[in-house]
Amino acid sequence: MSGKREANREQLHDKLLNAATLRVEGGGLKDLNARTLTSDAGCALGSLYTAFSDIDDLIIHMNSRTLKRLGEAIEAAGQGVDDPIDRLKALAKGYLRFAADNHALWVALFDYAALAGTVIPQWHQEEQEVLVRHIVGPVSALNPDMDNDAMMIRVRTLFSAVHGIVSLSLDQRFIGVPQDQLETELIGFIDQMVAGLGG
Amino acid sequence: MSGKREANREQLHDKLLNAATLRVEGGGLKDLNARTLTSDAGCALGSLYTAFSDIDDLIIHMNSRTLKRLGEAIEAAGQGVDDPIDRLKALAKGYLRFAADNHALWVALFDYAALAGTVIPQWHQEEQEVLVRHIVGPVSALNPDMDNDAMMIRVRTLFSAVHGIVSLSLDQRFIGVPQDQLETELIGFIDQMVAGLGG
DNA sequence: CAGAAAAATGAACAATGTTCAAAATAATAG
DNA sequence: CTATTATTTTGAACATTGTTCATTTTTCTG
Repeated sequence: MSGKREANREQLHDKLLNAATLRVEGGGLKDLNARTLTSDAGCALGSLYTAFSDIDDLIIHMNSRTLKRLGEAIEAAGQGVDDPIDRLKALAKGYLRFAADNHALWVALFDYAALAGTVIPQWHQEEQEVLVRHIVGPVSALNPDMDNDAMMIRVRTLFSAVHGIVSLSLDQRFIGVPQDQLETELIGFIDQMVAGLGG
Repeated sequence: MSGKREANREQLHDKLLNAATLRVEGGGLKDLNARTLTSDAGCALGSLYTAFSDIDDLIIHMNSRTLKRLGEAIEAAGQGVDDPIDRLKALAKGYLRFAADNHALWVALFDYAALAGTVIPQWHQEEQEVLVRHIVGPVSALNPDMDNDAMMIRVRTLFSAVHGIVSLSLDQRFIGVPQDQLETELIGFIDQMVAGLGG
C-alpha cells in the first residue's frame, strides 16, 4: 500500500479537530491548549505542528467545520417553507437554535477573529457566505424592484441585525434580550422589519 | 501629610489604565501584556498586582472607562434632537462613529467577556445600561401603548440589532455591510424598523 | 531487505501571568 | 528629627503556555 502517509495525515488532522471541538464545547476557547489538545488526540506535542501551522490555524479549521454545520442547520430550517416572510422567520429560528445548542463553538466562530492576532485567510472569509446565502431568496421576493447590489447589502444588514440580537442575548449580557423571550422577540423583529419594507 | 499612600495608589491605577488604553488603541488586546504594560506605566512588574487583582480586572476597568466615554458620546449625539425618529438615527450615528473612531477599545469592550475565562462582575454589567438609556425615550414615544416590560425588551432588541450591524461591518468580515455604505444602511434600517411599528 | 524520505517525538526554548521574600517608602510615636 | 512600625514597591523566581528542532521511528522505494 502506498497511501498510508496521506491517510495518517488526514487521521491526525481529524483527531486534533475532534479533540479541539470537544474541548471548546466543554469549556470554550480558553480551555484549548497545545498540551491537553495533543494529549486528548493521542499524539505528541510536536505533531500539532505537522498537521497545522499553529494553533490559530487549527482554530480556523475548527471554525470552518462549525460554519459548515451552521450552514446545514440554516438550510434545514428553511426547508419546505415557501412564503418569504415565514421563510425568514424559519431561518432566524434555525440560526438561534444552532447558536444556543452550540454556544461555545458559535462564539469561537465569531469572536475569535476580533481578538486573535492573525489575519483570517481568504478561503475562510469566503465560506462565510453560507450565512447569508439562504436569506437572499426571501429578501429579494419581498423587494422585487431593488437592484442586486443594494439587495446584497440589505441581506447583510438583516443578517447582522439578527446576529446581533442573538449574540448579545446568548452572551448573558445585561443589555441583551432576556433568554426566554428571545425567540418571540426575534420573530417580532422580523415582522417589524418586513412591515416596514418599501416604506 | 497623611494622604500620600492613597494618592500614589490612584496615580498607579491611572497610569496603568492609561498605558493599557494606549496599547490597545495601538494594536488591540493582543498587544497587552504585563511586562510591556508595567514598563510603559513606569512601574515594576509586581505593582500591577497591587493595583488590580489580575490582568482581567485591569481590562474590565479599562472597558469601564470606554463604556463611560461611549455613553457620553451617545448622549452628545442625541443632544437637542427631539423628534423620536431623528433622535434614534442620531443616536445610532453617534454609536457608529464612536465604534469606528475607537475600534480596538470598542472591540475589547464587547468581545473580551466572551473569550475570557472570568465572570464579568455585577457592577460592570450594570453600568452597561448607558447603552440603552437614551433609546428608551424615543422608543416609548413611538410605542405609546406598550407596557414597560415589553418596552425594555424592545429597546434591547433595537440596540442589539444596531450593534450587530455595526459590529460585523467594522470587523471587516465577508458577511458585514460594506464600510462606506454603513451609515446609509444603518439609517435605512432604522427607517424600516420604525415604519413597521405597531404593524 | 537496505537505504532514503518523511513523519512523529518530546526535550528545550521563549514568552507570558502570577507570587512572594526582600527592599524601599510612608506613617506614627517619642 | 529620629526610631519604630506599617505599608507598598520591587523584580527574581515559578508555572503555564506556544513553538522549534535534533533525534527516533515509520513509511516508501528499488
